[in-house]
Amino acid sequence: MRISGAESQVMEALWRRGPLTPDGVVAEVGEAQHWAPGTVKTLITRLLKKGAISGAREAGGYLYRPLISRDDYVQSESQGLVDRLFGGEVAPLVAHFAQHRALTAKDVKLLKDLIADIEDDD
Amino acid sequence: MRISGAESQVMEALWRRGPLTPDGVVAEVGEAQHWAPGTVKTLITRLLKKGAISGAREAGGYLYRPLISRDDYVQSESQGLVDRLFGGEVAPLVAHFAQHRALTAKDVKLLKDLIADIEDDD
DNA sequence: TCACTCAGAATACAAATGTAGTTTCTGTAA
DNA sequence: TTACAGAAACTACATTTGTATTCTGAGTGA
Repeated sequence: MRISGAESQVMEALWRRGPLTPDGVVAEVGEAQHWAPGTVKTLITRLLKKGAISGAREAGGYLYRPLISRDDYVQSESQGLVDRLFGGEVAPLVAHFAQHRALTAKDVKLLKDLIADIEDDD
Repeated sequence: MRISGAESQVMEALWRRGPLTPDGVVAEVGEAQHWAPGTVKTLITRLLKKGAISGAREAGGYLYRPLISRDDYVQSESQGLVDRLFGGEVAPLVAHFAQHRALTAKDVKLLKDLIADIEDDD
């Protein structure tokens, strides 16, 4: 189930602040992207049809909720990139960022901690 | 300048084996993707129009060459993903893979070496 | 100079996507 | 029971993408 770029903006809003009412989604996404309400409505309808979100009358009004987790979405997007561009390996991706000096000091520290954690698990 | 998924297959062929003759591209890409020669021709034309490749009669026949580097392409795709999904930071991306046990032992070793290299530069 | 080859341009067409308005249907309040 | 609000569905339309064929124009060999 493919989520398009525009649709993902709605998903992000629901992951960030969900559940949201229709107006809540329009406010959250419409303003940030400068999209007309009709546009946001269409994206909601497409996501409903795809089964990526649910909509239901609940205490608190009509609410939309994500039906897929951000983690799953992030996983498939990230794995896809690594597979397409780096032969399925993560390290070359990081090496690439390193070569482009796109690693912040913060990144390096976090990576170091991460590696240490992984090695502790052995 | 946006390179689509199908177009990127042609770019990959040229990065891997380029320069290539028209027949060379058709052979390289057409067979791997099961695309008709006409399809590959269209992709070449679109890439020519976008200025992503060049075509010229040379010693050795008519040859296509990439005009953008794979490194630049990989950089923009990777940076785009990190920006969209990880707040522009690389470490959370790696942490994500770690959580999904998607890091191989090889990855971990390479990452460790990489961090060591970076710290040596200080 | 004439025909031929072949690269590039033009054309084709369906599906997906971005962007948006209009219609319908259902539940609820009056 | 009737009107109204609002959510979902339908319609709209241009652009991009995937997939492919046909036409055209320029260079080359005869």
